[in-house]
Amino acid sequence: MTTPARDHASSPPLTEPVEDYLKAIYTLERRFGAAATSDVASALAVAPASVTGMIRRLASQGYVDHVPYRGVQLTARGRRAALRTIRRHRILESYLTAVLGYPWDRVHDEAERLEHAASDELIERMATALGHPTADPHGAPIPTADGEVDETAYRTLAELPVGETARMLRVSDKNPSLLRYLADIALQPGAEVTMVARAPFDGPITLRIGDAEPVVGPNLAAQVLVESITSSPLPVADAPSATFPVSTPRSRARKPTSR
Amino acid sequence: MTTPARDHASSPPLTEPVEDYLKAIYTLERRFGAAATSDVASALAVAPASVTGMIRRLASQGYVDHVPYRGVQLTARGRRAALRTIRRHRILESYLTAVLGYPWDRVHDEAERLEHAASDELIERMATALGHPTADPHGAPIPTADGEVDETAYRTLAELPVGETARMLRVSDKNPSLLRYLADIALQPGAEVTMVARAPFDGPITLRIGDAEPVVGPNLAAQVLVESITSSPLPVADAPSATFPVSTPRSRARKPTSR
DNA sequence: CATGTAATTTAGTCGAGCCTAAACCTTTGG
DNA sequence: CCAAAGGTTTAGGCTCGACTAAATTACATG
Ligand SMILES: [Mn+2]
Ligand SMILES: [Mn+2]
Ligand SMILES: [Mn+2]
Ligand SMILES: [Mn+2]
Repeated sequence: MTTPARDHASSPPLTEPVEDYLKAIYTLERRFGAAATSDVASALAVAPASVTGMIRRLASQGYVDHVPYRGVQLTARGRRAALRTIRRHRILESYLTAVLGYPWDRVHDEAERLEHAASDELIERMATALGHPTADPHGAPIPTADGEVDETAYRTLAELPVGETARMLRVSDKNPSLLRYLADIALQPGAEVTMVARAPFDGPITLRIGDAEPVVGPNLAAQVLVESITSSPLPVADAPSATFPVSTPRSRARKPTSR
Repeated sequence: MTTPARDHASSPPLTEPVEDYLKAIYTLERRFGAAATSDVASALAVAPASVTGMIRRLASQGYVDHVPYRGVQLTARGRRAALRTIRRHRILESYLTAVLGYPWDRVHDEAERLEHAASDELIERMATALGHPTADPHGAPIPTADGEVDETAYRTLAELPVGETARMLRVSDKNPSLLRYLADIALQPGAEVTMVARAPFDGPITLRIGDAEPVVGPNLAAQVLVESITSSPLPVADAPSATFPVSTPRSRARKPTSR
């Protein structure tokens, strides 16, 4: 009875670097099936050798599984921690934008630091003040307090067939100047965008957004996620958007811990 | 021209421990004329030897002057850094209380962490949203963005003569249960409080606040700062509230760097 | 004025995170 | 099928900020 009931209390609080590593691994694992050392390194702007060192520590504490030379994957415990930080990040971005008038190209850096300092209470107060939003200002889904997230994979604007109209859903929050440009042409989450024309050989893409017809490059279009408006998302059967080790070979095949 | 204009940019950003040390030193220096190693240690809950180590580093970077065995004092540079952190802390406490509904006994811990993570932009947005408050929820004065702060020394409630009425101004933010109790008896900044009776030999003190007549101990009363309402603060000449090395010997004489 | 006590500093250590350089796997292309 | 290339890990080091244990200093007091 005197033994402090440790239950499944998440042990000592995670440090800022640890939380950032777990977030990065989560994202890379989603994209490639497993996170490569060098990808983590460049995501966090540290040397690859530093990543190896941190991975050893994370593995020893049960946050990741590591197969040397083959990458890391989060354990359930690691995924829980990553989603917690991601929730905080996205609630913070939402709050800063909606309540304090931050422009959407400047919230990311702020949230990147605050996510480690804010208490659960603060995050939940902000979420409540906002009416429990489900997406951040860039359209990224906000995990619930108990670790659920919508992981649907959407199409990019670059893939939208000519003549079709879609709803803009999401864009990466990491590139401020891209975000400013998107705001300029009103290509923001919720906006309706029509594919007017696409020049061949990765040429310029003409869109219609409201009354304007901006012309953008294929790089930009490839970074914007959209959802078809003209037809419902998937008329096909129920494709369960294969989650874990099933690496979707998307231009870059990765190694999903084949023992 | 290619040399980055360093101006008086505050060098590399300060770490969280450094900011907390500077704040603690600022407060102790205000009270005793200089900060003693052991006082800093207990304020920050670290070992005295750790403080000596940090002080060496702070001195080498020009944030403090250290006379071995005699304590530290902030340099102008150190004072500026300390007041910046204090401003952030107090703006944060004000915002959390006023906008997010935090109870005043729980804002301190939150601000203690956020103060190191929030950008200047965030702090100024919060300050603007609040209409640039001059005191935090506990009545502590908020330094301006350029480092000005009201350092007036007020009387404690314990010193209020029987029969006099005063305005409650301030109380330490460090003791949550004290704060909860004060809220219970409505003894909060701005409240009018009358000294009804004081039993001899540090006995219980009877107050009147509104219609209630709470009886409190002398310890509590000594922690509450008040300002006379019946007469103006200081009918005497202009006592410039002696600032720097003039240690006000208040029950504990300290050593103000006598070389 | 000697000496005991309390405060402070020094000495030595540690872990977290980072780095560079060198060794080591895996993959791949000739 | 073998060697170069890339990616990864190991080896060795560094700074920051903490600790304990052992000097050292200041001060009070008899
Ligand atoms: Mn972000
Ligand atoms: Mn971060
Ligand atoms: Mn406080
Ligand atoms: Mn702090």
